[in-house]
Amino acid sequence: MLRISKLADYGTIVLTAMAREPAWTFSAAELALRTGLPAPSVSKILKILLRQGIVVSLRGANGGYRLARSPAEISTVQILNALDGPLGVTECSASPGLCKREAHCGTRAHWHMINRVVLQALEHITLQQMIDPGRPRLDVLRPAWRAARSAEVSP
Amino acid sequence: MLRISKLADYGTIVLTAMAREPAWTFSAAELALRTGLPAPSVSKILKILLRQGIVVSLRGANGGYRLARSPAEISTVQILNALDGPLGVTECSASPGLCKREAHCGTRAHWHMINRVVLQALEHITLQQMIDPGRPRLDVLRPAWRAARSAEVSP
DNA sequence: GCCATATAGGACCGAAGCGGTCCTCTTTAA
DNA sequence: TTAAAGAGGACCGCTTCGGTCCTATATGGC
Ligand code: FES
Ligand code: FES
Repeated sequence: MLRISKLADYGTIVLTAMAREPAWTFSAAELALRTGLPAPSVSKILKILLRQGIVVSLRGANGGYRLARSPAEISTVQILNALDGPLGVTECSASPGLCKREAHCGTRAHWHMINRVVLQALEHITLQQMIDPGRPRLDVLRPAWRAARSAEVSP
Repeated sequence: MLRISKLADYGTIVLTAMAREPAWTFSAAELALRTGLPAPSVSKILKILLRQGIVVSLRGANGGYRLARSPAEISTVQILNALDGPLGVTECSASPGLCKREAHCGTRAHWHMINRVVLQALEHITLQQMIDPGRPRLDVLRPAWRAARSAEVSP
């Protein structure tokens, strides 16, 4: 229903917790404690994020996980892509070329436009903004809006 | 994965077909033919849309379905709400008050902001725009952007 | 060298959601 | 009276997803 998965939701919670101390190495158990999320799920999430290059790991005793980049360089779209797979508002916009109705389908172009707006918005919301104290302001999406517009004219 | 359901996708296709001749009464079978969608699914979709007041029906022979309002007064958010239930990017934004982490959850406010942008965008894309010939322009979302901004300052 | 700790990877299962089909009842025009 | 068409819901098979657990591997501390 136009909703992200629970895993992705949990993922952002875990990552924001890590982003508050980017230099620190957290064990999966400690992150589960801090976030209040079930430990097995946190562990599973971290393993996925590791394979996607969003966190790095240190194995063995005193090991754990650390952000692979600075919080300003990790956007929500990266997190969602990692945990939910490639995202698209419609099936047709996620996997273009598969649908045989594409040629004479009037809705496709519009869904694609909506999809672009959503993607740009998610692209411009970073972990840094997530941990920013104070109420979130819509103005952070202004660059996203401009990016979506400029992406429209070129192709 | 931040995707609408197949039913909702089909629904917009059926409704755009109807929107091209708003005064006409289509039988479910004819709409299935025109759209190339499986007839039972089209029938199911129309029944749901009927209960949600998006289409009206005429029973009996020569009966069928008609749009309940003009295409300009039917937005995609209404269609998605009808076919996919109440929509929210995250579970917490769809059903506020259920999550016990709300008080100290830094991500909630940001998801809610993203959710508002998406909702406003869907609110301003109507069936009229869907059937508009020519490439869709992002400018139709400009009122949506303004609406999202003004909704931000008031509460 | 041994052990405790912690990640790596994947197998596994139960629940829920969803897409799709079909059946029966009611209504209405011809 | 009959055929056409919607109304409503039951039903089922498939997929997906959330969640748990097990084994193997690596590493720091003793
Ligand atoms: S249904 Fe596939 S492109 Fe429109
Ligand atoms: S997890 Fe429910 S409000 Fe953040």
